[in-house]
Amino acid sequence: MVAGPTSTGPGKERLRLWIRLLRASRTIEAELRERLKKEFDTTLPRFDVMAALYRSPEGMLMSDLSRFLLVSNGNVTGIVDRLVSEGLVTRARRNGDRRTSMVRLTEEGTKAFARIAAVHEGWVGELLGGVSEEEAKRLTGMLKSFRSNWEGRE
Amino acid sequence: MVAGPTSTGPGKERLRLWIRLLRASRTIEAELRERLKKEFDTTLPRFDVMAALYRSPEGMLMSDLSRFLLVSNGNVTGIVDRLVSEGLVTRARRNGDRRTSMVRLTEEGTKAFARIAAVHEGWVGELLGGVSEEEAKRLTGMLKSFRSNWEGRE
DNA sequence: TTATAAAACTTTAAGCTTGAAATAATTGCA
DNA sequence: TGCAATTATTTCAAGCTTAAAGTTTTATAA
Repeated sequence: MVAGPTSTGPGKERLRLWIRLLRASRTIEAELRERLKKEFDTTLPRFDVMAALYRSPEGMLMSDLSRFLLVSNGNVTGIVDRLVSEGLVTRARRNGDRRTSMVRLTEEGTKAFARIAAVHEGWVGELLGGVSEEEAKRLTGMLKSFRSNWEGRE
Repeated sequence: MVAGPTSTGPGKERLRLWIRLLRASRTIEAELRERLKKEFDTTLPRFDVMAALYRSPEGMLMSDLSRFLLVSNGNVTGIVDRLVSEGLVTRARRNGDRRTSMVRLTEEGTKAFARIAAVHEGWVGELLGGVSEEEAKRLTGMLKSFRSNWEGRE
């Protein structure tokens, strides 16, 4: 997936774009993962879950997290398990629907996330430093709509 | 990593861009992974390795693959192991330097990859259909240089 | 009411991924 | 030469990831 196009033709430019996109996100992701590990002894998936919860103080269902983070249900189960065992989030059974549980950041989790997020934002600014603020806006706009063509077709 | 910015300020636009970038690549990657599995009973990592080897008929060292694909050495070992057991690649010990081995696609592997790559290119064209050829060129250009700021600094 | 289906979640097996430690071969240099 | 450092690769433990199967609870509807 990170290799170059194997042919020429109409789809070539989009294939090139996809390869660039993937290399860029893998490179940045690898750097962020390494720094999160070294500086805060945590992982990207844990950070992702905490970031989602930070935006929802009222809590999120497991299925909300799964949908929002674009990962499978079983995946979320494992990550939340570990966050619970670290005292950073809680899983509270609900009275209304006993199949579901509400996941929330603990006070400790909230503090920990806020501390990490501030540094994290600085890292992203650094790693994307080659892109001007203006370009960043344009790129963001282009990426916003790319899915419309195919998602939800089935 | 796929959640929104938690603050406002100078780095905000780049953080937004990073989140879009990541969501875009994760969405496309998930779709491609699913199709590769369903249509060809293979995986994205196997496809990546085969794509790299397809471009190098003379073969690649394990460390070449690792560097090129942006993944760890140990990772490549496992993927190549599986490809070898499926008869799609070979690992040949070298006379010159007996620490290394040259990895090559077998004839079967070459045929299999060519078949998959053609369909894959069509998928990417479809999934990125919302981006015009012109935009694709511009985006590719912007992504090409983003690393220059920080890589190789240590 | 009571089967049946649907929904929310967990478990499982297989594979991917990393960083660190272990192995083996080569290189450099005293 | 001989031995320390380097290089290429594999092994390992832990965690991430998915798809599929399983469990429990809720909703539907005959």
